Amino acid sequence: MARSGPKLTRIANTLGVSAATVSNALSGKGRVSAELTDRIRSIAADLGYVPSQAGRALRTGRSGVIGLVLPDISNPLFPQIAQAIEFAASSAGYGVLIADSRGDIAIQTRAIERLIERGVDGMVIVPRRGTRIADVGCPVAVVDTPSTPGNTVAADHWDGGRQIADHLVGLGHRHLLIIGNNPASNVQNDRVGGLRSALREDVCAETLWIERLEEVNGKGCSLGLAAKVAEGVTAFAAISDLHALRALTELQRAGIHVPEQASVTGFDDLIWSPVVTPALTTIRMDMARIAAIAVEALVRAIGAEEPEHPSVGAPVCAPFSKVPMQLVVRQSTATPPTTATPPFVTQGEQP
Amino acid sequence: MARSGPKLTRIANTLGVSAATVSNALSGKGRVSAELTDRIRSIAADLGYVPSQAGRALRTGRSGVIGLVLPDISNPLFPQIAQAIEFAASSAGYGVLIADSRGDIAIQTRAIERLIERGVDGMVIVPRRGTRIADVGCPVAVVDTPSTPGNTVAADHWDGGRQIADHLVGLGHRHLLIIGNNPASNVQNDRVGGLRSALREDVCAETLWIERLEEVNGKGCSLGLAAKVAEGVTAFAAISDLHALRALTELQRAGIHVPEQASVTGFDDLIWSPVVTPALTTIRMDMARIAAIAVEALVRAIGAEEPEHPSVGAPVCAPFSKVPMQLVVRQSTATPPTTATPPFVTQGEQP
DNA sequence: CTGAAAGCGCTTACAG
DNA sequence: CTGAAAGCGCTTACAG
Repeated sequence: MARSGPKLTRIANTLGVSAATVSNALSGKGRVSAELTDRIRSIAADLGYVPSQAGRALRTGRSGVIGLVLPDISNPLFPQIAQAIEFAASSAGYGVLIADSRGDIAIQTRAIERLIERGVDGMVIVPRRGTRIADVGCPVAVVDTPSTPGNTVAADHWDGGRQIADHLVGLGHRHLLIIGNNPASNVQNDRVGGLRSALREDVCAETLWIERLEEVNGKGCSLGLAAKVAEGVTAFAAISDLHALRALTELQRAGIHVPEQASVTGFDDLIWSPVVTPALTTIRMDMARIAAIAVEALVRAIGAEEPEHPSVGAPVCAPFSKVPMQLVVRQSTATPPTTATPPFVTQGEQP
Repeated sequence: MARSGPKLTRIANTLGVSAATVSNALSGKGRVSAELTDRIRSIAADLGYVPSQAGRALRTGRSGVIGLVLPDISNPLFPQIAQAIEFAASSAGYGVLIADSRGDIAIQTRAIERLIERGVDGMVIVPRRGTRIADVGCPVAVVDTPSTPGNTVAADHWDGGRQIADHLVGLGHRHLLIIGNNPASNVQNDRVGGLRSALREDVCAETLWIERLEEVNGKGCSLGLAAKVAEGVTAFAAISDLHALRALTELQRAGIHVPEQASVTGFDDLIWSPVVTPALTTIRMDMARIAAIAVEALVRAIGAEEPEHPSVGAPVCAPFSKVPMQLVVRQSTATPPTTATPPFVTQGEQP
């Protein structure tokens, strides 16, 4: 609880006015004379008055807090999301309570319950792969893919894939390897779909799903990328910067020069992308805008609700919307080598 | 606000008992007969009763929420910290409200104020470099370095540095380059200090501070690591996995084999460390333990407080404590090359 | 323009 | 063991 500083009543007594007047003056509803409003405000400031959220919440039925439910806080994209949501929410006067699903669907459900118990006015949910968010009992905005129906705000992952494909094909690449992790993810599927959709007839593209490969060869296994280069692949389009990084280092370790012998692209512009050598060409989502849309929709839905008669069963909130993605070209992509079979050297296997 | 579900009174009426009895039964303070307690609990469960935090908070003066103030949510270490604090807090029955300082000290102050306004019972602060947390007005636990005085819980960064040094020297390295970012950071200084302290007389170690170099050569400039290898450096000890990654890729790009020609180590075991090739040898903090200690101290301090007479000016809370770090040996470190000047090839500059 | 009153949902002494 | 009462700090109709 905020330290019991001065209460509203204390200000009222100090000035010899009523609590109602102080409340009205402070909230600026305009039913108090300008002069008195000024005096009340200045006294409140002097006294360091901080209104009690508990009192206000109990009275208004609004906590001023929204929940943020994430599939897995340890996801490298989480910082961007959390920062953007926190900024959007606090700009709108809301606090943000976090909840971690730890990748587990039962925990996700429990996390949502806990948030409800804490009295959130609404929540932003980034659902775990394959989860459909059922009726939660408060307004909900989902951040996922545009292909997920309902209340969803999302980056246009499909178009991001298209942009990557255009960039690579434009540079002259005709043989790509698309690297994904898990085809059960809507986001990944959209990215891959967009990529493939933009490929011309004369472009050959295979898709490698890392989790499938790891099921066979064990976690952290080689992706066999050097062999792909030998087969003629000149560009590796990863569905996330994490996999792009894995590809880049595996290629470098095998003595293949990026981008001279093979180009590498990622997704999301994660923190290390500008830092590695060569820096990664990638696609950036406009998280600030996604967060702004999600929070705005939430705030509107909260405002529209009758606190006394909540619209149970109608948690619909955010309008369906797609936010464009932006290509960031860095050093990891270049024109493909001119020789069909470049004379690269494959150096010793990893110890 | 949680959807206006059934209130306490509703349960009381349903059973024809008083609200006080329901409250006592539910809170298990034991002043109600076992049989009645059972009946009350089962009705509450049937009705889906969720106690109102607002009502409870107003009455008890406790919100059941703690704040988490971070220097910069986009820091790659943030996910680990946030996840650990969230877990520790929710295990203790607390919610976690996040606040982002965005690296700015004024915003940090404002973020703390907002948390107070939201009525947090206490907060965990990971301070911005060089910040001393003044009297906040509620119990505070600081997560920083043991070398920071007051309320601090921290990993033993110094000892982590020592472990890295021991590992590298044990492998036979005698010429190291320590890579830090900013010497104004307590954490970084401790890590570097620990590293140096464990070096034997016959080991030569220079320290490179990236921010200083970038002030001269521009952000994202080369670290000149290939030249260092030519000078005889056989191991690069970075103060964070982010810098280790930068070093690794710069070396690879220059055609230097890691770990055959040069070893690379990091700190923090960030998400990509096991994923890159070669996987990074690093040091892992026990964030779960740090979070548990911080939250436990906070909860104790909150409990010890008289809500009516808060101990203004005495936010002291967490006991000074150091949590050990753990060395994770992976493929990026090996014995140094036997030839004094290895015959490596420096390949073309970055485009 | 200002104030008196009621009440949000809970918990905690205090009686019985 | 159980209940009646008061009150946490605020805001919102409603009077004046």
